[in-house]
Amino acid sequence: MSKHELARIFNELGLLLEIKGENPFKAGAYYKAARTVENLDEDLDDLIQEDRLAAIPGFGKAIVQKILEWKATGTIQYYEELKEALPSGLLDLLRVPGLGPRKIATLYSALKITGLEMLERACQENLLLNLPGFGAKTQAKICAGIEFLKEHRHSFLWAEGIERALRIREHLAAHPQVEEVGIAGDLRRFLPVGNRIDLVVAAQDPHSVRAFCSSPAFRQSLGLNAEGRDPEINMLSFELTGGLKVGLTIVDPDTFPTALLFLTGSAEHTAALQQIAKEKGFTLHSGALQKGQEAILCRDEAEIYQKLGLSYIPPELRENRGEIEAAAAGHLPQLVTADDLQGIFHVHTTASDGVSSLRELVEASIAAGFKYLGIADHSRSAFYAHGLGSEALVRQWAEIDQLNKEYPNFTIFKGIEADILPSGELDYDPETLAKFDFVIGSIHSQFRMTESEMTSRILKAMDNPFLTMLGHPTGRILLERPAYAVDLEAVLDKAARTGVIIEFNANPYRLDLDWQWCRRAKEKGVLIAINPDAHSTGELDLVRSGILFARKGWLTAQDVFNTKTEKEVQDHFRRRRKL
DNA sequence: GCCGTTTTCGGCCCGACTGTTTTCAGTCG
Repeated sequence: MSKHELARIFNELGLLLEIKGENPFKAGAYYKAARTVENLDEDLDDLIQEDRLAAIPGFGKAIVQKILEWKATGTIQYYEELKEALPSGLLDLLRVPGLGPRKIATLYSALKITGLEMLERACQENLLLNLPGFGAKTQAKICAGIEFLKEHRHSFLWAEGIERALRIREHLAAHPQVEEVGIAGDLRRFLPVGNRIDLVVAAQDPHSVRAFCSSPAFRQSLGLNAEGRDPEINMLSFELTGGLKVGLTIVDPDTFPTALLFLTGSAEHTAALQQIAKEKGFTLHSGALQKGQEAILCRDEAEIYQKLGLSYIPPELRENRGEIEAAAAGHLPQLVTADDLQGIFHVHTTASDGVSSLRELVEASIAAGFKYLGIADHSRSAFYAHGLGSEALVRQWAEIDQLNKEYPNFTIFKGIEADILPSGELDYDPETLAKFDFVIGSIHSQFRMTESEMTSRILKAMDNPFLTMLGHPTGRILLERPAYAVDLEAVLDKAARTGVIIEFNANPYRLDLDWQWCRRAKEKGVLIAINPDAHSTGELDLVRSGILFARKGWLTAQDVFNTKTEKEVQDHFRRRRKL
């Protein structure tokens, strides 16, 4: 019964209403309610208790009533009825790029298409060509979109996967025989997009735990189906509704460390470990580390590494990209931690499209122990996000000055997320840009330039002395939109030369710059800022989860801009402008 | 469905882009 669940329902309600052809603004009211619920700073229960729901902007009579109904019954009748009236597959169609509610309504009414498979067949038979509003290009785009979706059918974002995995772990841990449950695989290695949820369960009596996991009650409570099993390795395989694959491996507590190591992977990493084991006269497999016939019991993974002559390698580095050699030489990087962070950049307020006020964000940052906060609302070209015009800027700067006085031990930097226009210009004139402490430049339009055009556009922006940081450098939206074409080598080289900081955008849908490029940036001596791109106080915390993915890119505190002190940050801003 | 008023209806962030049209609908950010 989390607020995320309620937000999901409201969002789906909006979509269903649009597909049904209802007033789009009515749908919009539900989208807004979904966003509001998701970003609530206060506890929903408190708001209900104190009868304050109706005071929240966007919550009218109908929405309040539905929230109360959901709290009381776990569902919303209106939502259930709508779902009943429309085939569930229609919502899947929304994932196809270029398909929105109206086109889906046409596909449903004209061709009775209710799901991806039917849509694919209709495309193959050229049935879309003659529908109103459709044509050859639309059909081709839909085909390509379906292909992309099929390819990523079992893929999931880390944030989604970990939520599911934690729920399964909680269920397993409640079993009396279970001693330990480890989340392994792609999730433990912090891959931004995973393909399977792996859990390792240590139990004194694996047989009884396996029976428990096979029971309909266990599966139903977690939405698991399509069970398979491999008795050799005690592995059960499931598929979650929506296509996510889950593997549960149930082992004796003695073999838990080796099983966890192997199921964490990567396959390349464990294969390399096996090779080292062999060279040292051991054999290593998921059941044990052995010397001849004798099993060598290890308390934990660290002891396995130690027996192999290696320092402990954190899971996020286990990709066989040099980490084993580094561990053998004792040169593993001292990875950045959440404790190293001093402050946060790239935060939106209610002045543009955020939902928390400047004051709320400042107070939340102070409460979280940060020393500074870099505000960066959208620039004037971003109409859809209420980009700030000159008057709004003056107002915000005055408010920042006031808050800086009020909180003398905390610094609020005046910043902006300025659109990098197609020409490579930033979205304000130099006089305005000069008044900011820092400027993040981001691409929000014209994604489809050629690589050379896009690269020139970005390099030109980086030549602007007022540009401090490059925001979400590839524009990718994971599992939705690929990165735009850009020569990142050239961008990173330029960053190294000019001192432009490259953003690591910690939004779970972006995680952009990708970890592999983070490492490249580090090698070139480029500074990375781990930014939450927060639109609410709740999202400030994304900076901490972002750390986990930045670590995968081998980043240390020295590589991360927002581990610097307020004074060092000030100095960097000034130096950059004098270039 | 929400909201605010010169309150109980009429507007709701809005422009770019695409592909379909031949003046615009739908999607996207």
